[in-house]
Amino acid sequence: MKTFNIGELSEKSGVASHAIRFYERENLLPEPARTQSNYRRYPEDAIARLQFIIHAKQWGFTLDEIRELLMLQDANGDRAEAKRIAKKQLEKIRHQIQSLSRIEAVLSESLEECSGEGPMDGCPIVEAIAQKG
Amino acid sequence: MKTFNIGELSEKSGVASHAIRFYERENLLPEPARTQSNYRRYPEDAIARLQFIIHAKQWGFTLDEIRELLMLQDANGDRAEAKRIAKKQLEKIRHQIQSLSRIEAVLSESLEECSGEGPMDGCPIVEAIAQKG
DNA sequence: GTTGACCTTAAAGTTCACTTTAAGGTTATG
DNA sequence: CATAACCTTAAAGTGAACTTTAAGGTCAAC
Repeated sequence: MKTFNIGELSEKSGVASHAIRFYERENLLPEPARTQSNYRRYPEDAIARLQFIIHAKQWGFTLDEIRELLMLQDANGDRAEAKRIAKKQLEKIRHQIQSLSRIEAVLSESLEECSGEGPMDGCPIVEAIAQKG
Repeated sequence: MKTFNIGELSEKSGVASHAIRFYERENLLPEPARTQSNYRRYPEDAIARLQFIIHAKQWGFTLDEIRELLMLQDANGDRAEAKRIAKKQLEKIRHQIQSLSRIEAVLSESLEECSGEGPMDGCPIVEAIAQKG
């Protein structure tokens, strides 16, 4: 099967070579095989693993959490554990949506109120920030 | 009028003394008066200024943006500028809400699908992360 | 056979928003 | 008058997630 140098893997996955080495140090990626000249050689499924990391990051998982999920996969561990981690993440996301929505409401209201003209004194935006924490 | 030491201001505002000095260095707070022994003495409205900073932070403004807003206030600057900054922030918040909502939908769906039993192989959560970026 | 694009490591730098540490000087209380 | 609780500064440390730098070794092309 096909194998890649770190540069090729970087290109195919969209993750910088240095970041790939960093993930290896952080135990998100297994140590790959080496050539005689000590170059890293990656199997094809390294791409999928990096893409999993990218997606999980986009979903707001930290590298610690991603490592946990990957370790579960690698150990073919317990789904209950994965579910627990994902549940925690879902709650975090729902909480974030709630606070952002509250802020969105107040901020958009004060933006509508603000004519955008005149001096700062009495500006509804500034007053909204000052008063509504 | 009443004035405070940095410790009293810290207590009244809920901002650590060290953070107050940090904000001063970062030009979010004006240099306060000093006593003979070089202690900082703050006027009462320093509390309101710190609370403005706290709230703006909760709203997702960075310290750079907060400094900009405060400078506008201090200069009694143009509302149009403040509106521009707030508008940018509102867009940022709306964008965040949108991506989080998309994630919330997919994650909660995969959580419902996942029985929470059995090995990781084929777990809907892991598959959702792997596939849906 | 040499240039240039790759690869290696370890260590230091980046950003944000602070916090902690070190090494003192000052003020209030008993 | 000592001791504890304040205050001062400058500088270094924190954590997350990398990026950059330094100082090389290797490989493909011309």
